[in-house]
Amino acid sequence: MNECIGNLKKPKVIAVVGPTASGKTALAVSLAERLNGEVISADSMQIYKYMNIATAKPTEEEMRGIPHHLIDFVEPDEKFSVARYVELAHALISDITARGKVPIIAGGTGLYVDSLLKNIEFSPQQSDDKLREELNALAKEKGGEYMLEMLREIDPETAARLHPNDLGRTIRGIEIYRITGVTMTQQLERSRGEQIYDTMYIGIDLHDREKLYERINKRVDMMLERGLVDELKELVQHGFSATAAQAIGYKELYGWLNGEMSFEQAVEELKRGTRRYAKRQLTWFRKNTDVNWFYREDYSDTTALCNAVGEKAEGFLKQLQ
RNA sequence: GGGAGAAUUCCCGAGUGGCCAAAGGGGGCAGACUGUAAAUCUGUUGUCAGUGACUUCGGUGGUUCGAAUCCACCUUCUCCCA
Repeated sequence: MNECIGNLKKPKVIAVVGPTASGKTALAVSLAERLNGEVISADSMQIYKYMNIATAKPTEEEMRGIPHHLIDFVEPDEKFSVARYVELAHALISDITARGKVPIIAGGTGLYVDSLLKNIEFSPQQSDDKLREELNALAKEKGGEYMLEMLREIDPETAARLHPNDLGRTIRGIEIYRITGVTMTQQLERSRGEQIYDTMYIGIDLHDREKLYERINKRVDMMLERGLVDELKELVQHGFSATAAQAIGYKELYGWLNGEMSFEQAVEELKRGTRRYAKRQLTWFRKNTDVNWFYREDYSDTTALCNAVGEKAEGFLKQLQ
């Protein structure tokens, strides 16, 4: 009986990742339909209410009756964090699994997906706004090298891998030690949790980057047709946090509303921003060697793609551990 | 029809005889990433070979030890006067 504890079956989880506009939403929904699953979003922007068009949040129609979690539940002026995300998502996974359904993680925020699936344990304390302000002020006065030097004294390992311009991480490195007494290096060590899920990692992408970019451009145009501008104006009235304001789409169009640039220019920057984002997402996901990549070009259409992925996922679910 | 000027590496744009494979920006490509992550940071961007070599600055021909830089002609474009 005791020995069973170590062999407890890990919950099976399916994760769908990929760059924006690659078709994660549709794939996740179709997988959920086929496998009796529920979708847990892993998207740092779709969590916010009212931010629908810009974040390409799935519509009722697109969800096709499949339950979607961790979408549309945070006020735009509320703070949120990876740690919070992970906490909520873990709870959902056990809940969904307990109900005999399959959790399907879908989203483009690599940090969220990995933190969840690798079961990273964040340090108990949050950030300290006052301390951070102080450090920021100091950085402004003394510069990045100085801050890095400061970090080097408490955590040489972390300092060694940081660039002097990487102020954010340098400061966090100092901050985390000041408030917890634990260095970043130690924290990294500690946070590495046990693998608690049996995960099948699915990535979707296009072989041809040009084509991905075409899809992105088209999608941006579509967002504008659907009323992205009005959505932004409403949001401005509501008030939204600095985090929410970073969302691609608002950021750029906001510049136009303020008269800093022409509409055309704003749209161009919006498209470019989305392209660069997609690129960064790919960089993130590619370093994960256990991702099973599926390429759109290898299938005649979305249905064919979904079938292929579905088949593979079914096989995975049948596997004994 | 006459006059003035411009053509630079993917784009914009510096460079006016050697220190120029050519500033800077954009875009692209690549990487990083542990509580703001759709954010933030870094590297790279003529070709080939590991300190070097080779082909570039609209075209052709010249001047010069040496040219993207000077001269001539040609092509294209812009502007001004008719």
